[in-house]
Amino acid sequence: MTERRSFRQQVLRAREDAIIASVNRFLAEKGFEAMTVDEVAADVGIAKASLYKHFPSKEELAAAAMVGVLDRALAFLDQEAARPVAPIEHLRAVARWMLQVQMAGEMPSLPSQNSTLRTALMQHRGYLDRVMTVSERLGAWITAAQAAGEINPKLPPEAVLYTLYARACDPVLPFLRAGGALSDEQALEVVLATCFDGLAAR
Amino acid sequence: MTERRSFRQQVLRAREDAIIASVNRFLAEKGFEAMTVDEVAADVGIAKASLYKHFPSKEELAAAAMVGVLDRALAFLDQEAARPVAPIEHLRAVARWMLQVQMAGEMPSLPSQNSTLRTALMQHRGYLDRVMTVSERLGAWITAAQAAGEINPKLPPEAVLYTLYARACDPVLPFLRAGGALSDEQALEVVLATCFDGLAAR
DNA sequence: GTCTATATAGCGATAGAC
DNA sequence: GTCTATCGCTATATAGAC
Repeated sequence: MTERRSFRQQVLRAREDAIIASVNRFLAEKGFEAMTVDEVAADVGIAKASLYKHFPSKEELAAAAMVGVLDRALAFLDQEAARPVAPIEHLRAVARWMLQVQMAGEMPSLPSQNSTLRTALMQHRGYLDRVMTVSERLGAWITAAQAAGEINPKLPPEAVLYTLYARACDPVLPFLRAGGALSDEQALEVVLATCFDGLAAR
Repeated sequence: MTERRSFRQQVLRAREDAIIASVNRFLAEKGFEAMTVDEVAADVGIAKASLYKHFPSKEELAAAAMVGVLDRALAFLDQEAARPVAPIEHLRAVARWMLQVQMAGEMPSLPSQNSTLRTALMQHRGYLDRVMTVSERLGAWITAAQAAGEINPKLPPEAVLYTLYARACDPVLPFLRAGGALSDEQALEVVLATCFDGLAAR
């Protein structure tokens, strides 16, 4: 009996993972407002009503996707923390990872403006906890890098943090790729260079 | 008779300017999808049907607002070109101007992702012409600055151009202002510094 | 839990009187 | 050109059978 229950739960869990993966891609490619619950259901291959049995609202769908990428980010931070390199190299690696996720079409882009989604996320404990954790761990590297003279110490640490977050959804990367003059790796390196070294010559 | 016609046309022109100004603010604060034609009409103080006598669609409303800011940009470029400074200083001034427009709540932010608006704009001659003109004039300063060793010559000029455009709608600025730790001028200077000088120490 | 069918609401756009 | 009133469509969310 317990075996069957466990099996069924695994099936449900797999289904939910498929839903989240689909939501993640739609959020990445068209954003929250343009994404419709109908197309998510169609993409997963289930009825819309079934989808609502798993997640009570469209906002919860998006929140689940955000929690997913934040967990992936936390896993990357763990792995990265084990590398014995300077703090700024950790930050560069994080930025590169975020850009790679974006290029893979798996970086959900939230509306930075006010919307029903933002208010929902601000009351979502699982989301907020993960954002806080990621921010604290990045913040530690930022202040360490500033103390070591690797990051401009005149910049407020939050400014550095916000800038890194913003680059994860930077529209410059897709534009450069659409231009076609640069390979994916070259486009990534260009965005990374402008982020850390700026536009001006050194 | 001609006087009365001229007068009435002036009234209509003023009304359309008021509409565009309202659209501009809504596009800046909530974006195209979240903006509704109803609230624009209510904000201007006319009926929705009247609004549709001036502009045939929601996309045309947004296009008119974009043409408006591009004309303001072109006027600024004219004024800036008269200053006898190095090319990079022109670019810095342009970036500062864009951030000021954004802080004033008058920088409409288009969805960088696919949408009905982007396809409409891509067929809008007045919009395309102005974008091309602005891009060419910025492009001249960019290549000049690279030739003078002021802008990193390794960066593709389009990458510099896209980066400047992207900073006009950078979410980092509103986030820094919302934090409250920095004054508006300080937040602007921080964003400007990260754009041109990067996060890394020099 | 999954489905079909439907309720409900908001929004872009239009009809028609004045 | 301006208004009121309404159409037509789409999208979120739900009811109820199985």
